[in-house]
Amino acid sequence: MASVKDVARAAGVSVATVSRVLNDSAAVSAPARARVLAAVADLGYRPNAVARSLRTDATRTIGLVIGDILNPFFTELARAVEDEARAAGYSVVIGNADERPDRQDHYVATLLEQRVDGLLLCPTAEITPLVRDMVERGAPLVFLDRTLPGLDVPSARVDGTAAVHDLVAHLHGLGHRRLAFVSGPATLSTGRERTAAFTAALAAHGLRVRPEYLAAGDFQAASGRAATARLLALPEPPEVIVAGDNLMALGALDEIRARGLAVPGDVGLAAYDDVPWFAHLSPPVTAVAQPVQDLGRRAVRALADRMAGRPVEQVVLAARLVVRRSCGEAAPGPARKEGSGRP
Amino acid sequence: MASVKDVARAAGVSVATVSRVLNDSAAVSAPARARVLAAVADLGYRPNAVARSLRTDATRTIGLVIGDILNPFFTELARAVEDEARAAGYSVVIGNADERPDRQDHYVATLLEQRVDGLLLCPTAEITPLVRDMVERGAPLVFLDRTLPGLDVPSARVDGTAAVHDLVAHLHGLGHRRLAFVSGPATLSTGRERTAAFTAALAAHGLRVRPEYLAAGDFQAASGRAATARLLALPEPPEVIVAGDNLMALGALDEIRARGLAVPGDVGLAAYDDVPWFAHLSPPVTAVAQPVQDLGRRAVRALADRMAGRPVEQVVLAARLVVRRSCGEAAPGPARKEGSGRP
DNA sequence: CCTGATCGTGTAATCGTTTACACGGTCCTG
DNA sequence: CAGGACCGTGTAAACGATTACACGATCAGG
Repeated sequence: MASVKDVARAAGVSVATVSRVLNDSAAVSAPARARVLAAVADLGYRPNAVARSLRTDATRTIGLVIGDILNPFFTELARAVEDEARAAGYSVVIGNADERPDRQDHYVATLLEQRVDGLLLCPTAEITPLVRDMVERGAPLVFLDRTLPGLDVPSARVDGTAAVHDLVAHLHGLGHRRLAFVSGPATLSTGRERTAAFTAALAAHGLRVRPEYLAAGDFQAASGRAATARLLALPEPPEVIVAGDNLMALGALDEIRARGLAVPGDVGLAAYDDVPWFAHLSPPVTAVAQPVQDLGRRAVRALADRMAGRPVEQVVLAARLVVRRSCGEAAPGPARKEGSGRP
Repeated sequence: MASVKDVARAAGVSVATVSRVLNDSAAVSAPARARVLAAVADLGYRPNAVARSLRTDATRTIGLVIGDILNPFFTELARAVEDEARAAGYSVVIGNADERPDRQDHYVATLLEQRVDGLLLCPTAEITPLVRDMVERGAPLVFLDRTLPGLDVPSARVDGTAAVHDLVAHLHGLGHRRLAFVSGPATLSTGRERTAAFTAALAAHGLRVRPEYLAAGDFQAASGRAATARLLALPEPPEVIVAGDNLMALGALDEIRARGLAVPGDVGLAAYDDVPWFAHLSPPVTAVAQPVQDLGRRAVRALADRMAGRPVEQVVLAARLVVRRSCGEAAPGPARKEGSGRP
C-alpha cells in the first residue's frame, strides 16, 4: 500500500509537503499542491490512520461498551451514539458485553489498548478492578444508562421516577389495586432505581407493597416468564404485571398466553422501556418510554467535553408514560394516548 | 501512559527483553521475567496496539459494514460475527450504512484507513467506485448477505428459494390462490432474489403472476405499509400478502390493522426473514427463517481463509419455512409448526 | 585448554505519519 | 540598496512497539 513517501516521490516533493497538502496545515504553492493531489489519486493513496495515531496520540475514535446487542434498547442507543459521534468526526467501536462482567472487561481492555480517545460504558453489574483502575487513572470515561455507586464518574442516564408514578396513577385510575413488578437485577443501578420508583409510586397512592408481588428477574426474557408464572400461581394473583424492561415483558406475555389468559381481560401488562413493536402487539403494550436517542447524543457530548477537559455536568433525562391498551381501556377523558411507538 | 521503555527502566532490562516477556517470543531468564512482570503490574502498563500495528502491519481487527443497525436481522448478524471473530482473536469494528451508499463508502474508507485486516461488507445498492477500486486492489473482502453482480468476490449468503417454494405450497394448501409479494429494492441482490423465488414458486404451482400483486418496497417499514395500502385497495385484493423482509411485514400489519381487517380472517400475512417477536404477535406470523447465526460465523471463517491466503469457497445457506398462524389454520396433518422464534 | 554451540541480553533499525527547525528566495520598507 | 518579514520547501526527529543482529558468558566435547 502506497505511503506518503511514494506520493512524495511521484509528485517530486518531500514528505512534509505531502502531509501539508493532505492536512492543509500550511501554505503550499499551487503547482506543488496539484502534483501531490494528482499523485494521491494516481496511487490510490490512503493515509495510514495507525501511523497518524501513533504520531498524534489521538485516534479520533471512541469506544462504546453496551450491555446486550440483542436488546433493542442498546441497539437504538448505539445508533444514536454513532450518529452524534460521526457528526463530531469520531468513529465508534462497539463492544457487546452480553451482560457479563468478564466480557465487559475484555472490551474495556481491548479498547484501552487500541487507545480510544474516550469510552462510553454501560457497566455490567459490579465494579471490576479494571474499571476502578481506569477511574483512578483518570481515563476519559462516561457511564451510560447505568451508573456505579461510589465512583466519581460523569454519567448520562434516564430518571423514570415520574413516569413510573404516572404509570401507577394510570393503573390506579383504571381501578387496579393489586400491582406486581418484575424487577431487574439489584446489581444494576437501573434494576434498583426502577424497583424503588415502583414501590415509591405505590406508596404515593396509598397502596401496600406486597412482597410476593415483587418478583426478581435479570432483564432477560426467560426470567420475565418465570417470574410471571410465579405471580400468576399466587392464591391472589396481581391484576397487572409491570415488567422492568422490554425483554422481560415479552417473557411475561408468553407465560400469560401459554396459560390461555387474555390481556388485559384476565391480567394487565405494562413495561418499563418501550420498543417499536410494542405498538404492534395485540393489545398494544403500555410502556414507559425512555428518550434513547437523546440519551445517546447527550452522552457523546458529555464525553466530548470530558475529552476536551471541559467541565462535565451529569445528564439526567426524564422518561414518559405511553398509554396503550394492555392494562384496560381508559375511561374517556384527557388521558394521553399514542398509537405508534415511533414519533 | 507507561510504555515499554518505562517498563524496561523499572525492571532494569532493555526494551527487547520486555517485549520478549510480553509476547513470549524468546527465552528470558526467570528473574528477568519476574522483574518485568512486576514492573508491568506496578505501572499498569498496557501495550499500545497502535504502535504494535504499525510495526507488525496487522491490526487483528476486521471491519463489518451492515445495512441498518435498527434491523434485527443485522443486529443478530453482527452478534454472530462478533462471537466468531472474538474466538479467532479478532476485534470487530461495525459501521452502519443505514442503507445509504454514501454512508457505506464513508465506513469502508474509514475502515481501510484504520487498516483493518479484513472487511465484511453487506453492500448497499450499486457498485461504488470505492468498492470497485478495493476489489481491483485485491483487498481482503467478503460480501455478506448481499452480493454485487460482476465482481469476483467471495460471499456468504442465504438462498431462500426452497423455503419460499415451501411457503407458497403452504399457502396453496390452505386454499389461497391470490398471493401478493411486497418486494425489496431491485438494486439489492436480496431484493431481486426473493422476488424471483416468489414468482418461480407461483409458476411451479400453476399460479399466474399478476403484475398488480407485485408491489415494490425498499425493505423499510413505511414502504411495506404503503404497498399494502395499494394492494388492499385493488378491486380484487390478494388473499395473502408476503412481505420481503421483517420491517415491511410490520408496516403491512399496521396498514391491515388500520383498516380494521383481521389476520388471517380477512387477509393473510407472511414474511421473508424471521425475527424473535414474530412469534409473539397475534396471530404469530408465518415466516421464512434465515440461519443468521450460521451465516455470520461462516462469513468470518471465509474471511479468515481469505486473509490467510487460503482458497475461499462461496457460502450459500438454506432458509427454512416456519409455519405459524398468520395465513390461516393448517388442516391437521404433518405440517411443521413452531411456537417460538428462538430455538 | 581450545572450539563451537547455546543462551540471555542489549543496540539500533524500522513501520508511516506529523512537525519543529532550518534554509534559501522574494518582496517590501526605510 | 541593506535589512527584515515572509513564504515555500526540505531534513530529520519523534511516537511505541517488534525484531534482526551482535555480543559476552557458559558449557560440553575433543
